[in-house]
Amino acid sequence: MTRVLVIDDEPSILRALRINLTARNYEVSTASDGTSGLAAVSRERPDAVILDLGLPDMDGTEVIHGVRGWSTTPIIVLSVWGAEHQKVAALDAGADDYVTKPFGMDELLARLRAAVRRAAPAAPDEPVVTTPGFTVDLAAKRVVRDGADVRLTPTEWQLLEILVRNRGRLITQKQLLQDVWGPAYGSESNYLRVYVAQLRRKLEPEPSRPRYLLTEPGMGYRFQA
Amino acid sequence: MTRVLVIDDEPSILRALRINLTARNYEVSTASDGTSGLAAVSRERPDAVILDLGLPDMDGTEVIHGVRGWSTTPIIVLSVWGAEHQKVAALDAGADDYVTKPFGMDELLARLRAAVRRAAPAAPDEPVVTTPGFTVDLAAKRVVRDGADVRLTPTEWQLLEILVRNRGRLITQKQLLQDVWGPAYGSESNYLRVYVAQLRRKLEPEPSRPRYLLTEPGMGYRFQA
DNA sequence: GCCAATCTTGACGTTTTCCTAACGCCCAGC
DNA sequence: GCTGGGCGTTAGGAAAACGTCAAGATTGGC
Repeated sequence: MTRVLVIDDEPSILRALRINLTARNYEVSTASDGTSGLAAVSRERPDAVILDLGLPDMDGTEVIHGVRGWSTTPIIVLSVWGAEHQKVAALDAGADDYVTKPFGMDELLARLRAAVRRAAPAAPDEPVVTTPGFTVDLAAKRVVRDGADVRLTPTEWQLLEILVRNRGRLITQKQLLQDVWGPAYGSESNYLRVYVAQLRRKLEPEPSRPRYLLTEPGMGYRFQA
Repeated sequence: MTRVLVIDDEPSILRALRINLTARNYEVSTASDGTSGLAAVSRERPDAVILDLGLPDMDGTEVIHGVRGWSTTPIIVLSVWGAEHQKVAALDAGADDYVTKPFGMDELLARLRAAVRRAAPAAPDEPVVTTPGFTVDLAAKRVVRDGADVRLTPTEWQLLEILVRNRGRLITQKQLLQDVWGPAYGSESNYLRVYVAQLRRKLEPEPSRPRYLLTEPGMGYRFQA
């Protein structure tokens, strides 16, 4: 299910969006100011963000920048009619699209679908990666080894997913930490050591001599297919 | 965040641009002459360059040529009013746009945004360099030789990356030392001898008679493709 | 409110990398 | 033929990074 975060300070809009989006089978969460909005993006990793530019605590473009610093989640901006400079600033900051208030729900939904669709092609190719030792199904979020499912915790899965999606490529420690734990992390490489070790224990034929989850000392990790 | 390098010898302009760009959430770095400007482009790989044509140490078009030899980063040129021939020469040399001093900050920002946007989709900067002996994949941070991965330490990789990104060009010892070890270094050429030797041992067919990692006695090193 | 699963955190032994010094070679200049 | 500077090569101890384990702290479901 597609998860959408709505950041808006007007309860009526929040309510209308929640009802309409839920009815169309989106999973909706909300925030009513920029600070909690940024926290929510970091915490929930929504598939899309709907952001009202007129927030009480900070400028909308600041929120966009805060998100764009580490994530490419599509952002659709709501702005009042006539605030052209604001719209331009928001798009420059990295927003994907905008809708002028008052807006038709159909238009918003269309733009939301488009934005999510545009962001999707991250997974067009090979949603299943196979090695001699195990198989990773990215779409189904499943790992099979010796015919049996391997049970992974959420954090283990996120880590594995990033490495597998970038198979062959070296991913730096900082990037892994930010993608899995959020933008506030970047130097806690001990987390990585613990979770990589757990993945190796569950996936590698010889966990102490890894064949697929390789360490590049001082730089990061690499998934070798 | 978009990273912009400003090359200008007038402190007041440098200051004004830094303030305005930083406020718009660009990441700004500066250089005050052509030599250090070229070094900074190589080192920082900015997303755009703002270049004043009137530099103390070299002609602006030389700087453009120096950059265009290996990079397609957008370059916006600042020139005084009336210097038409200079502007033409700069555009011929590969500049993307120009702004005449004195300039309005809004205009410069607009042109900067346009240049960055234009560059964005069409800049898959050949991340893989091949020689008869081995292959360097800059994006994946990977070196393959005879079908097998070559293992490089972080320092070895940094050194190789700089030389490969500037392939064909002579890089001075001082620049290599500063780029890899930091600005406090510049005369420790023995470091370079040790690490270049290690790279040659891992990459060259005949390490004692290098074909790709060439020494320029008294000057520096060069990667020959 | 309790329990199980998961996530953090710290400690310790091992591996890898980095820095540094020493030595030999080559070549130019005297 | 001696001398000195720049370069290549090697090796070993110091420092940093890594793997591993296990004990708290948190979280979420019942």
